[in-house]
Amino acid sequence: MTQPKKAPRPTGKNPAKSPVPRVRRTPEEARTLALTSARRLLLAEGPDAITLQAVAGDLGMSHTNLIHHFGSASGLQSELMRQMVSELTTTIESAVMRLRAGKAELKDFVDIVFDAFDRGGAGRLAAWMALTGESMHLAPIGEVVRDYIDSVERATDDEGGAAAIHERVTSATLFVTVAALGDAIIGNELRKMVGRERETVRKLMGTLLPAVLAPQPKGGGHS
Amino acid sequence: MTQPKKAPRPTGKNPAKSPVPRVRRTPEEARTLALTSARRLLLAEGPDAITLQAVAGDLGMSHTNLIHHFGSASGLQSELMRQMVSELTTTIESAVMRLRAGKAELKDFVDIVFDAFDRGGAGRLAAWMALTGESMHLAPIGEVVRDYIDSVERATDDEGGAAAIHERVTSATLFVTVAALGDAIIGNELRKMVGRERETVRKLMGTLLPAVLAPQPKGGGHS
DNA sequence: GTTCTTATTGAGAGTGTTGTCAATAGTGAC
DNA sequence: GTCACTATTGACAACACTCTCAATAAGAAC
Repeated sequence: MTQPKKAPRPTGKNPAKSPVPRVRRTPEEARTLALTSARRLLLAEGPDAITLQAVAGDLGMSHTNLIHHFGSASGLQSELMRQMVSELTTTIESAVMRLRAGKAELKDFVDIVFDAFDRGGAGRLAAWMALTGESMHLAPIGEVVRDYIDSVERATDDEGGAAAIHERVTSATLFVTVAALGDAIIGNELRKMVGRERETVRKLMGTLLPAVLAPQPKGGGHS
Repeated sequence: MTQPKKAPRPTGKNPAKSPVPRVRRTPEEARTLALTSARRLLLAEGPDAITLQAVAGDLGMSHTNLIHHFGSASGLQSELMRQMVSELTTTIESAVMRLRAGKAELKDFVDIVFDAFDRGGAGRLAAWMALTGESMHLAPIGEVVRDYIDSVERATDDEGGAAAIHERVTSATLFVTVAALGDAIIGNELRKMVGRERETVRKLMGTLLPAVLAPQPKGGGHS
């Protein structure tokens, strides 16, 4: 970091001005740094904190450099959304693979989905996208959810017919995903209010999900 | 352009110009109008759309008038939060009353909670507060949730001891609230992706909640 | 060394939002 | 009628954010 001062070339005007040493990064490194900082700001202060000035100030670079790398402020935000959704989907996809291969149980899958929405603020980001109308970035989640449904359908025994199975699996999928998102957003606050530990909701979901997927022995109101 | 001397403030100096008729409202009416507009903007375009200029433009008044009534922009936002949280809690409170009086079943209660988070964008608002760190406004929700827990505990049969009952009830409460919030935020999007109808998640919750509250015949996860 | 590419920067314009301030205009009280 | 109160307004200042532009500098290629 501490480099000896080279011959300052302050355009021949102010010879005493220090030339503000520059760090020159590779484009990938600069983008990675910016996205990391933006994510940290998102988690710490909310979506509105992700501005070019805030990210640039956090990294000690000029905000114009961020425009150079991402094209615009919305370019940076879109890239952050894309990256976080990508991480979310790949995490869930790997869990789907294990479930499909019979190497994981439903309870583990619930844990993975909850963790995926919690880790790195993915749930908060998804909520932000849904709130601001940027739901097109959520499309990959829809794909992996459909993939998940497909895998669970194969892993489920065939009683009751394909239609009934599909209904149960889609219901269970919506249930898990919605609960995981809600838990990531407001779970901590609510748990503090009632004095419960962190894994409460996901544990309950893990015990209930098999009952949802199992063929209902008793018609519990189909309407 | 160049007025050489003091020009009397141009008011009414043009006899043909219509003097832009003012509507004078009562303070309550002005505040109600502003809050209604702000809520509409929140639902339509997201939290960032709630600006003084946007609300004022929507109502056809000047933004300074909003400052006059709410003190500041954050005053308007805080008042909106307070109002919506108040509606949410009163709705749930009335449901708690009916549940406490034995005039409603758990399934109805689930419907009411889900509707409360959905109606008027209360769920979106709660997510906004959680995201922006304004979670102090969520405190009334905590109170009504504790009230709810108390009422359900009374309505539950006493098998298993008070501690076990309390654990089951708080778990169920967290479960319902978290799922209702997640459903309000992202439920519509996810349902569109997998092609399910609107009541899917809440219906599932209604069928599962009695099992959560019932004494578990088998000791589940201990940790 | 020289040259080229480009990451990086500062200055500045343009826009949007919040807020201040004095002036205006309804409305009721007198 | 006059007066007081205040809801309402326009003009303006201050600030934050985005983005353009020309200039600079770090490193690679030669």
